[in-house]
Order: sequence, then structure tokens, then C-alpha cells
Amino acid sequence: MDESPGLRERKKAATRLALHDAALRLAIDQGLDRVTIEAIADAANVSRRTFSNYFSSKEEAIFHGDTMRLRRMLELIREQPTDEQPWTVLTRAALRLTEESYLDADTEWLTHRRQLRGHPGLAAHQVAAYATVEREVAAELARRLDGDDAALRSRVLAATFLATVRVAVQGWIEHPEQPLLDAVRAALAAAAPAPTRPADLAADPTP
Amino acid sequence: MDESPGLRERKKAATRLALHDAALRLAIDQGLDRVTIEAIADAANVSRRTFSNYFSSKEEAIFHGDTMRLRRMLELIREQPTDEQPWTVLTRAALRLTEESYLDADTEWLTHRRQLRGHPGLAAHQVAAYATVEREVAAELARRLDGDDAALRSRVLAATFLATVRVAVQGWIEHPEQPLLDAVRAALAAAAPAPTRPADLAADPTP
DNA sequence: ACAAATCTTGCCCAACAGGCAAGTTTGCAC
DNA sequence: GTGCAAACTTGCCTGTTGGGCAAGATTTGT
Repeated sequence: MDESPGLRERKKAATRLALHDAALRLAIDQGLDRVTIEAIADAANVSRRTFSNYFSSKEEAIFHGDTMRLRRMLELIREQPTDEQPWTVLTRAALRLTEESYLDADTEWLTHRRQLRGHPGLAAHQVAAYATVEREVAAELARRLDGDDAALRSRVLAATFLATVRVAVQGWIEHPEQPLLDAVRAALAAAAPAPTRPADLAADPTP
Repeated sequence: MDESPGLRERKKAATRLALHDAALRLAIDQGLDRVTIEAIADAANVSRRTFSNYFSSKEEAIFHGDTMRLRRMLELIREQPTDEQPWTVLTRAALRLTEESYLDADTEWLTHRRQLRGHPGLAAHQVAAYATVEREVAAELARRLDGDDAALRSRVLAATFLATVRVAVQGWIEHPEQPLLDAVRAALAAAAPAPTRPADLAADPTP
């Protein structure tokens, strides 16, 4: 396993998390654009300049939680056996992540997220967070595929998979009556690609 | 058809395009972050303040072309017959768009795009452009689906479709030896969802 | 032709990104 | 433990940016 990360790294993670929490909390009860970076830094007991050393914008700080979860999902994908169907691998990783990271999501967190949603331009930064890991997921998938179109297929799989997870989570945030686990399962089932069948109906672009 | 848009609208479209072109050109041969909004506005013969009336950032100006093409694709989707399989509809719209909007892409434009790629944070704004139309595509699909999970499925379809098109275009920009039309066709075929089959292998999360 | 709606521009200011250098903290070898 | 190197924090500073506001120009509908 990896060694204990050392004091320095732990402190960095702590301030990063403190900034994230402060940003989230302040944005929730004042509205994102009425919160200055300085206020966030103050709430986390660091200087404004230090905030910039960690995040390049308020939005990045806000979505740091998502970023961490997505990194975790990448780990979970890497842990999966390499002799499985790619979509099965991805589905299991997503469900695992949901179990270990989202089930403890309290109602409070949900209402928070629902208040954040709606702010224009925030969704853009969320998809950006997903796009960041997309390359890495694709790289991991490429290691598991072969065939001449492996490069394309791995990138398509990574992109569609992450897009689907995003849709499932976003949908659940707005309609939390159904458990997230079921939402993720249903979404991934709906998006499961058909087993590779070279020329099918999509190959006819006429009318 | 719709009336001629009127002088005012035509002028607005013209300046918007001028700003877009200027932004693209300047960003290409100076590097995006060495170009100020003021320089772009100057090159388009408007004031810096007017730039802000049209775009809220350099990046938005840069991707205005993509935005226009995506809007056009939405139109193409709406024009498709309503009694077709959703993925067929989307595939045809994407191929049509490719034919009418990308085939005239000269080598110059390609090298330009390839130089822009690589700049960190630009990819984020590109996915944001795609995310903007995602809701509208989902809405159009929802009109064509029924069943209790139509809402979820339309959002999943829209998200995976746009993600796939994005991957195809990005891949083509870096490896233009294969025609874009083929890249799009191949990517969409690889991502085509399996015909709805409620409980399949994905329903078993145990390792 | 005239009034209403809309666009452009200049002016302004608070917020922001990020380079730089001095001071502080942590890691590591001895 | 002592000491040195690497890494981190902070304050300071400058150029850039977003967007409110109001005066003047342009387009539109009648």
C-alpha cells in the first residue's frame, strides 16, 4: 500500500478541504457571487493569496468534492479485474462509489446542492470537473481493450460513462425520492452500449 | 420560413462573428492568455465594453463557432421524423451536420484548432458549450419517448450522444487522416445503446 | 416622421489572477 | 538533535476583467 502521506501532504489536504467547505457554506447562504475569494480564505483561516495557490476560482473550490469523488472512482476502476466487459467494470465502479461516498449524503447536503443548482455557469464548471478525469478513465480503458479501434472506443466509453453518471447524480439531486444507487443503476443500464456490432442500422444516413 | 431577420439582428450577428473570428485569430498566433479582451475588441472595431455585451469571456468568444454548430444540430434533430429510433435520429442529425458544416473545414482551420488544443482550461469551456445544448436536446428527445423512465432516458441519451460527438470531433482534430464523417459514424456506432433491456448483467454489483 | 426600444460607448470600481521575494514550516540526512 | 534544502504561506503589486450606469446613436413599428 502507499505510505502515510506525511505531515505536509496531510496539512495541504486539510486546508484544501477547509477552503472547499468554506466556499460551499458561504455560497449556500449568501449566493455564490456575493461571496468574495477573500471571504472564503478568511473563513478557512488562510490568506487570500493562499486560496489562489489551491484553487484558480471559487467554482473550482466548490466542486472540489466532486473532483475527489471522481478521482476515487478512477481508483475503483483500476481495481476491477481486467477480464471483464468494459461497461460492467465501469458500472461496478460507479455503484461502489455510490455506496461508499454518497449513501451518507444527508438531507442537508442535498438541499444545499439544490440551491446551488440553478446558478448559471455553475453547471459548466461541474461538467469541467468530469471532463478532467475523462482522459484518465479513457487511458485506463485503453489498457483493457484491444482491436484497431481500441483508442476510439475507450474514449467513447469514458465519455459516455461519465456523462451518464453525471446525469444520474444531477437527476437524483432534483428528485431524491428514488435512492441514488437505483438512479445510477438505471441510467447506466439505459446507456449500456450494444455489444460491438460493426455495421448496424446507424450505418445508413440516407433520408 | 422565417422572415429576413431585420437589419438590427444581422448587424448583431455580424459583430458577434467578427469578435469570434478576431478572438480565434489572435489566440492562434499569440497564445490565448497573451491576448486581452481589449485587443480582440480593437481587431473587431468595437469597444472593450461592447465585447462584454456579446461574450462573457474570451473562451466563450472562441467557442462561438461550436455553439452555432450545436444549435444547428438541434434544428436538424427537430426536423427528423418522430417515428424513428432515438439513436437513429441523433445519428442522422450528427451526420447531416458533419456534411453541411465540417466538410469545408480547410487544413488551416484544422491546424488552428490543433494549436488551441492543449491549452489547459480550454477543453473545459468546450464541454461547457456542449452542456448548454444538452438540456434542449434532452427536451426534444423527451417529446419523442414514452414510458415511465422517458425523462431519465432522454437525458441519458442526450448526454451520451453529445459526449460521443465531442469525442469524435476532438479525435478527428488530432488525427485528421480519417474523414470526420467516418469518425462520427464509428463513434456513434460504438456508443449506440443496447435496445432497452431492463435487468441485464449490469444489475449485479457483486465483484 | 416621431416615439419607443435597443445598442454602443466611455467611465467607473470592486474583484481577480498570478509574478515576485521574504519569512516560515516540513522533510531528510547525518 | 542539528542543519540544510525543498516546499509552503503571506503580503505586495500590477495588469486584466466583469458589469452597473447614463448619455448618445441607431433601428423599428406605426
